[in-house]
This record gives sequence, C-alpha cells and structure tokens, in this order.
Amino acid sequence: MPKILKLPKLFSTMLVSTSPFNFDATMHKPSHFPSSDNIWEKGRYWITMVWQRQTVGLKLENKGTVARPKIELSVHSLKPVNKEELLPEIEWRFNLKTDLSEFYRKFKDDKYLKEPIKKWKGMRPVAANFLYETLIIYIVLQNATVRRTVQMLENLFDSFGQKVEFDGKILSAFWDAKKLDKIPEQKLRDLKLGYRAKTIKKLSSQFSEGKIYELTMRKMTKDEVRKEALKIYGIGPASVEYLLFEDFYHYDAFDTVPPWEQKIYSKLLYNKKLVSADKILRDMHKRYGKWSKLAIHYIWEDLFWKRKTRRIDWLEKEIRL
DNA sequence: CATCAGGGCCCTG
DNA sequence: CAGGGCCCTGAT
Repeated sequence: MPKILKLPKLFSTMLVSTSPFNFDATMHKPSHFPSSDNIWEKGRYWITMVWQRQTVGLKLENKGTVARPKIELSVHSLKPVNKEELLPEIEWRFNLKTDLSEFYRKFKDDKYLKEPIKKWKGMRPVAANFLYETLIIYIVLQNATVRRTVQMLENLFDSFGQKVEFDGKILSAFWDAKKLDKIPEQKLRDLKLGYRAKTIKKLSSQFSEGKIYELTMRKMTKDEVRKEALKIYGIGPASVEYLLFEDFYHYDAFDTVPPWEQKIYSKLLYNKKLVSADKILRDMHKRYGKWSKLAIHYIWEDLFWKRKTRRIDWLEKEIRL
C-alpha cells in the first residue's frame, strides 16, 4: 500500500459562476460509477488533481443558491501553486462560464424536460479530470460491468496513483502518463485489465510523447475534436460520444446510443421495449436541435437521481452491476 | 460444470 | 464493411 500524503491547505477563494448554477447536480452525476478520486456530499465536493506535476486536493463548497451561485474553493498542496494559472482551469473543469438560458427558455414546458428542468435547473456537464484521466476511465468502461470497471480503476490507483489526505478525506489521485508508458504490459494484465492493458499503455505513451493537446482541443469544433479523438488508440465512437459532451461541452453531440442506454430510452421516452437507435437519435435531434445531448443529459440524470431514493425495477435490470 | 454475451475496439480479409 | 478475437465476470 502506498503511503498517504497529507496535503495542507494553501488558500481558499470564491469562484464566480454564471446563473443558474445547481451545485449538487453539477458536481455529482448519479449515473456515473464511484471512483476514489472524488467524494460528494450535499453542498460539498472533494476531488484530487495532478497539476503541474504535483498532487493537489480541491474542495468546493456551495455558499450560494441556484439563482445566486457562490462557490468556495480551497486548494490543498505540499508545494505552492500558481493561483492565476490554476483558477481558469478550475473554471473550465466545472464549466462555470456556460450560458444555458436559451435551453431553459425553450424547453421549460417540454413534455420530457419540464420536470428535470424544474428539479435540476443549473446542472451542467463537468470535465472533472484531465483528458488523459478521462480516457483511462472510458477504457475501463469498455465491455465491462460496473463492478469490474470499479475494480480495474481502483487497481490502477493502488499501483500507480497517490493516496492523499486533506480536509479529513482520503482520496486517490491519478498518475503521470509517463509512469505507465514504461510499465511492462504483463504488469497491467496482472491488475485484471485484460486486453485493455495494451490500450492503456499505448494511450499513456501517446500522452507522454505530447501527441495530444487537450488545450487545443478545447478550442476546436465538434467535428475536429471527434477526428482528433478517434486517432487515439483504443478510443472509438462510443467513447467519443461521452467525450464530446462531458469533456468538451458540445451540447449537440448526440450521435451514438449504446445498447444498454437504448433500452432505457426506449422505456423512458416511448414506453416500449426496444426502439431503434436511429429513431431515438432522429426524434431527439428534431425535438431539441442544438441542445439534444444536453436535453438527454437532463432526462438521464433525473432518472438516476430518482433511483437514489426509490427502487425502479425495470431500470435495475438494465444496469449491469 | 460449460458456455456465452457483454456499458467496444482493432484488425483482418 | 462484416465479423472474429480479446480479458474477465456473472448469468444461465
């Protein structure tokens, strides 16, 4: 077991967000699998970050309301960090500058969005990790059940990551891509990564050789990001589908429906057993246009928030735990 | 027990 | 452009 690094608090500051901002629905996505690099409690969120080659602990606290958002950020680290450089990155990660007013105006009375908007107005997608880390997550999602995904990621954290303690929480942090580049494939296979061992090694070397420029990709159009992402070994259409929306904030990027999601949309939107992916895509694009993926996000997360408080029998069957 | 299909992707033919 | 193979795990 690696030793736990204690990170002292460096500073705290207030973050400004556009309004409305829903703290809990933005920080916490109930449809996502749990990962030891972050903890959410109502009004509070802790996450680790590897920033300029050192491990940093972030705590975000809700100090405002949906209409008048105020977020207190505290930064924990062993060494000083450059605040002027860090803060814009935090703003991007938590998507604090986006303007969704048109979306709410257009769809507040929509049959499917009325309820989710009422409950979750101010919810946004967040790219809580760096691109390399996000892609690791997408790779362990591929062809695996939730339990197995969690096991693979936690095995990676235990072997290559760093455990840190700050603000009374113990969390894992990601590793530098260079670290995995040099690891023999068999070592990764021993962590039950299976054929993903090769994928993760190649991904790590593509990043450590500096072949992928996340900051440039943030400025690209949707199609450019897609093209760029598909060049990455092990990243295909299903991973890109998540990437475009959750990490690059393209609210219209709704092009693929994975089989398990297809079953859930069929029941939820059509009350049918199975509607073709093409029809779902066509209908959603027609109805929501450039907001299609954001609309789906509201519908989807609303369902998983409900699942937290009450059992939904038909849904349990579709989630492969 | 054996078999098989996944919350995909790459590679081959 | 279709389909086989890949690591593992849980379902049957």
